[in-house]
Amino acid sequence: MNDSGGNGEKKRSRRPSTERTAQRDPERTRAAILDAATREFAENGMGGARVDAIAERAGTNKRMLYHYFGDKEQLYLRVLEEAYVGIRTAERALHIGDRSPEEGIGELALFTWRYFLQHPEFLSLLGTENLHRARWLRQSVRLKELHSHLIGELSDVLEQGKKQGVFIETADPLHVYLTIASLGYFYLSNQYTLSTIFGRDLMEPTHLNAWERHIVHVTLTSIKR
Amino acid sequence: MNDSGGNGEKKRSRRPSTERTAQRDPERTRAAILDAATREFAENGMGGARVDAIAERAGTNKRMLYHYFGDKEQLYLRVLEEAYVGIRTAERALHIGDRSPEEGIGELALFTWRYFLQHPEFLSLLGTENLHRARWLRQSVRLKELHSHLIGELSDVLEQGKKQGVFIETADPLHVYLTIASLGYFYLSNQYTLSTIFGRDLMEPTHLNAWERHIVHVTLTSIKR
DNA sequence: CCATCAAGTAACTGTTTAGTTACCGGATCG
DNA sequence: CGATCCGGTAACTAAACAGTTACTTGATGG
Repeated sequence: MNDSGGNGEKKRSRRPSTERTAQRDPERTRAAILDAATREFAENGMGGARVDAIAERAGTNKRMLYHYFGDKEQLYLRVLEEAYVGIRTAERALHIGDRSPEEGIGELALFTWRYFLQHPEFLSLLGTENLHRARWLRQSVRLKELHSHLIGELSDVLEQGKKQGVFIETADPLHVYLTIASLGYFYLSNQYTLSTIFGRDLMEPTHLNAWERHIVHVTLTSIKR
Repeated sequence: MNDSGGNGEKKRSRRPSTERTAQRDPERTRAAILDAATREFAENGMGGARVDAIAERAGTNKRMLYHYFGDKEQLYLRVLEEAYVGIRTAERALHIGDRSPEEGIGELALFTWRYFLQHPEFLSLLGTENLHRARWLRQSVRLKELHSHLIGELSDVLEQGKKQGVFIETADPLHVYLTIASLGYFYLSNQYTLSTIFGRDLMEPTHLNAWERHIVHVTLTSIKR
């Protein structure tokens, strides 16, 4: 393409000419690092994650990682923030207030379970962050307002249900959300020890479907009048 | 397994006074290492735990740690096994079949919640082990039979409740246990991120008591006819 | 009273790790 | 055309790490 004069191939590369990217794509490199870091941190935790491994998974090297993200801790925080933004964004798109209160809560329970199921790396990151007592999350300014919306919307749905007489008066929005999240989180994040000690594979489709129905059932019976 | 003086033992007070010699105490050193390791692994995970730190916390050094436990991984497995033995042993002492089915289940829920509350290191260890997909737990032979008893006893109580017409026919022992464990585990193990994003301290006594009542309420309403 | 054995100490070793530095090469603009 | 950014590479460094070895200390038994 751009031979700039056309005088032969100087192209004296020190490396054996592997099929190199040839094109510079800062955005893609950055995204690749973030994606690789998400997987590495999810699989190995903060202590176990290796910066070299992240660079290799991203198809780049450490220099770029430090260039874009500063250091290991800042990269980790970015990964965590992106993970939270991901679930809360998808959650908002549900608009649980558009249906009947009962359907709305059931919908939120289903969504949460399925999101957890499809994003095991999110659960892992939460586990890691809690092991460290939210050391990095606490430093994040971006995330506070992200969650007030959830509780607000949930609170509206519950109020409506109480007015209609289908929900008990003591139903609390935070408790409802924690119930839904608990049932999904524990089953999936602890699947390995549970499957081992109880001697059955919790990830078989039959069991997954049964647990999905169970979550909706438990959530609704706990607040229905 | 230190069977000092197996055959032909004189047994004539080989050690004059066992209590006096505080300098050397293999049993205590061993126990101190196990205790220190439990805390270190719970606080930092498998990847983040430092062998030097364990030795220092135990008031001894690495040489003794390797002498008694082989290596870091074997020590970790011992810690994990002891943690499981701890909760299952306490659980058995409950005898949930002695009360009415409803009281029995409520009792199990209360016990589990309070045990989790008093043993945060157990929750941490579970989290770490699951991060590694039960890599070490799978190798343990000791633990399989420890859990069949739990499900068996729970199954009996549920059957009795069904016969008496107080529980629904679809109530499943594993599901009931997972429900109880989920609600306790998630609240406590994720307390740091949850407290941060929702802006209230979940460990305040008021909130703890409310969640305790919530667990019992959810568990029982989900299986009551 | 010396040989032996076990509990315990501390310094050492080879490897791994986060983070840095020196350098390369192409695109862009004066 | 050539200076100069900027995306990118590879080799390096200082520290930290798991695991080992050489040694000390003290009790016991022949």
